Amino acid sequence: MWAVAQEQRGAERGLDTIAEATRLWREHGWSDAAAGMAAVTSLMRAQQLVLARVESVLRPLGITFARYEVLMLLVFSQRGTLPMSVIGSRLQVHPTSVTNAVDRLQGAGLVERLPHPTDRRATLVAITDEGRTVADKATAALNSEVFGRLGLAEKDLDALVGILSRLREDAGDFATRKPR
Amino acid sequence: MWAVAQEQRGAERGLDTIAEATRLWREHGWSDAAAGMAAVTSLMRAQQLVLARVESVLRPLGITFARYEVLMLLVFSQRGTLPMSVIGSRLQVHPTSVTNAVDRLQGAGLVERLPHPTDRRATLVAITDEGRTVADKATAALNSEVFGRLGLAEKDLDALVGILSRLREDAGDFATRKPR
DNA sequence: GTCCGATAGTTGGACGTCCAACTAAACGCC
DNA sequence: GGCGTTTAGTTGGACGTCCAACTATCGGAC
Repeated sequence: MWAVAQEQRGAERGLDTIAEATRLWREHGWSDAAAGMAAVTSLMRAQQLVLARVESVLRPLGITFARYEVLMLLVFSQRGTLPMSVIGSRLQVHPTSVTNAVDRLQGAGLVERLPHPTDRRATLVAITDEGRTVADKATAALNSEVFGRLGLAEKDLDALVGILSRLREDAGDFATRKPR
Repeated sequence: MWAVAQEQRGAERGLDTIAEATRLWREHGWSDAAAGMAAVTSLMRAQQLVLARVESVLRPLGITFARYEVLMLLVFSQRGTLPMSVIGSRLQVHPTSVTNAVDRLQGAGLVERLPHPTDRRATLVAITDEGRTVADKATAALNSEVFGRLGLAEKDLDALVGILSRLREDAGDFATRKPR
């Protein structure tokens, strides 16, 4: 990760650029929006840092976080099989992102594409034995090297999840199902 | 944004897929990592949602959030001028990302590239009058349409910034300066 | 039964991010 | 002074994301 490389080549603890930006926001009379600006900017930066850590753990396994999410969705499904569209709506990503991820997973032999038995428009994605193996290894690595070592107290983790849950709900996340 | 389009085409309030994943994590005996997994996943999803909102507000102005951040860094600098390397370290992004953003900003006439007066390796990025105008409009739009309307209480915003600050610090964020 | 709108997936293109590799210039050490 | 190391910035490629546009199929309304 880029920040780490900079950090490692010897640096003193620097300023928090987000705290600095917040101060400037208030100085310019945008106090009403300062907290929101700080929250959005923090979110962007934190996501970038965490994603980089996750990707570095997954890289040796030949997958990315996006593909890992697809694999876990399949692992947790009853038959190890899901339509592309369901994957997209669970992960809240564009259909093209699903196509992309499945293409690469299929190329690596971790999933297969099967025709949907009743809907000829749809495509079923099925996880392979090798896919399950990789998913297991990835989960073990992520649990021990990232999820279990975020540097936050359990209380902070829970608070973070709760706050982000409210934010996601307001922004229109939360799986949607077709009416009826 | 994709999720919004889905939401709007009529759906009932669905399940929180992250809460569901947390339950599965615990069932599989990974309770130690469950909270971290939930935090990381929430962070990814929330960032995606918020970024999409930000981008949709900035799109009419012809810039992206990455380019907006560069512009604001220049606006807040004394001379409206910064070396590429400083931009990269403030934003904690790879040098190629700075090159990319500056290329596009320059193409739009919002910044200029100037030779550094004393270091012939370096390049100064200077904001133009048009760049300042766009930055002002973008800030007004973001403040009123995103930062001021995140759907979170002030208390939650502050807590979020604090928690993410600790997370960033642990992950190696916070601007680094060369020793001495 | 037919037809038109909705849905499932794909392709091609834009964008931001990273990495690897490269050139040019500055720095430092002897 | 000279040479090796570090730093600044660029190019080319990989990846994930989105949008626009397209094909194929399903399904409901008439």
